[in-house]
Amino acid sequence: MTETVDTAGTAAAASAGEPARAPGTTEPAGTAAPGTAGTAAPGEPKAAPRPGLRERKKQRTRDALLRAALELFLSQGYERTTVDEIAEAVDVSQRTFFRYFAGKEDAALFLQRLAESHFIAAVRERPAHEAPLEALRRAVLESWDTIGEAIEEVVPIELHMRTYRLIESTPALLAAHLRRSEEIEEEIAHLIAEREGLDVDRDPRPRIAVAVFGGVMRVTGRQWGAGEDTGVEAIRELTAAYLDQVGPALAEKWGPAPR
Amino acid sequence: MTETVDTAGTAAAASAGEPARAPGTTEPAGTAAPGTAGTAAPGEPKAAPRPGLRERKKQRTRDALLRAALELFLSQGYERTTVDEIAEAVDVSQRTFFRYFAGKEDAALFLQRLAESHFIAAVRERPAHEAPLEALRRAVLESWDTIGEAIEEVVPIELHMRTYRLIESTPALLAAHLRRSEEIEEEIAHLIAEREGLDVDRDPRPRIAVAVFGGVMRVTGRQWGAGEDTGVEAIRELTAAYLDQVGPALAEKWGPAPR
DNA sequence: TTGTCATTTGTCAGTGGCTGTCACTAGCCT
DNA sequence: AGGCTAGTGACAGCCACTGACAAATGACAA
Repeated sequence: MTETVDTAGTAAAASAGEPARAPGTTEPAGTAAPGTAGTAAPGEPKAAPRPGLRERKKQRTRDALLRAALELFLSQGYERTTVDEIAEAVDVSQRTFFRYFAGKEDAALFLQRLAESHFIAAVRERPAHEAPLEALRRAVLESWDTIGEAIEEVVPIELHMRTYRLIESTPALLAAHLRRSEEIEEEIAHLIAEREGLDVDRDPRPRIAVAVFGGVMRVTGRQWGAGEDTGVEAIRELTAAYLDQVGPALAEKWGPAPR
Repeated sequence: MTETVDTAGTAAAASAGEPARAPGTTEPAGTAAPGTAGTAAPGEPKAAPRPGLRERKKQRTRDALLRAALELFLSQGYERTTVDEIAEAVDVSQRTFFRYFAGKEDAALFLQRLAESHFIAAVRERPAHEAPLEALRRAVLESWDTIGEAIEEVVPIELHMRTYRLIESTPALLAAHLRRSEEIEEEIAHLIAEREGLDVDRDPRPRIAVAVFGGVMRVTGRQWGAGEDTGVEAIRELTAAYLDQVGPALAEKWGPAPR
């Protein structure tokens, strides 16, 4: 009902993608769209000269759509929210919504994808001498901060955390989220294999290591969402604690409860 | 086009569920529907006196729908197959299809669920003295056989294997399958916690152990689907080999490739 | 300023998954 | 036989999503 397109401020960090895409799709993220040469001269290493009116307007629309969608999802539930409602809240046509997002799902998972891209970037920056799991561990722990900041630039953090819980509790969203997780695991597995100089299709260890890590991260996330403390500090501690439990969980004999 | 309801023979092992359900849903599988007391006298421990004409007819319809659905999915792809086509192939109304399956997805994942229920049963039967991961390991390896047999009773095994590949390569199905996997992991985690006399919400080890296991199983399954040899023997070997790689994958220093 | 061009948007029409309703038929029970 | 109930078909309708085309609008040059 409220919030028309005029919801200025807070420039989303999203890339200027085609209908479907959002923050960092499967693509390496370093690939700037080569076709849409706005004001920027090609080949120039400069960052962002200035978006131009058209671009800014698009950004605002996308931003408004995202925010309206999330707020509606959170207030009345994902399934009970229709695309028409979202479009109407921003005062654009339903068709326009689909030009910015591949579907309802895509909008709901937007922030997740933002977070994921940060994690992947963090993994990329880990020094090669670290053991695989060590690198992954440090990458998550470290990225919790940057993720928080990046999200703040688009929507209030609190909105994101509530969205996370919504995803976990909405079957359709959870399914989509898990599929996405698998895609990321595949990507990370390739990164690890590369670090170690291995062929990912010949040596199962990269995929297995990543699968183990991913599994633990999912358990961690769920536990975090279920708990009270939704702060960045809490998730970091949980992450570390759970990763430390992998060894014990694989042990022959389980001792008494950890704490 | 072919195959009307008269596709007799091969009685499916499915339970007589409501619109949505299929083989073994979340329920413990030992719970026989208490409401639908057909010919069987209540309280009698006997297995199946005999279905009755009505029941048999239903079974045949469900079976025919399942088979038609899978065959259409495999021949023209999941997305390109409409529910109307499936219904028409069996010569029932579209509405009837939805009375047997919660949706297209449900039909496509039917066999998976059959397999899952066998695995869960196998875990339940593991002696309590085995270490958690040991029990899980033995449960899968052992259940590969019973799963194969159970599926043969409904459709030719080969159909199932092709369906598995289809699931892996169809985004919508993969997503649903992964979500289902998570549900199962939760269930297994509870079983493990029970075996060890632990509170699943107080001690993270059960969930972590199961998540690790599940992750490896998923990688295994994917590898199996990608390969040539789709026999039961192949999957068993792969499973064992991959589970053996968990230790090495978690090690500080990765040695040279395993083989 | 004005004309041209490319992009963005709205409108319309249509497909397909899925659900509620209701009357009808066919097994089942006494 | 006759009543009861479960299974089915025929509609009608909601909603996510897509293709096509025309109108609106920013970008840019004359």
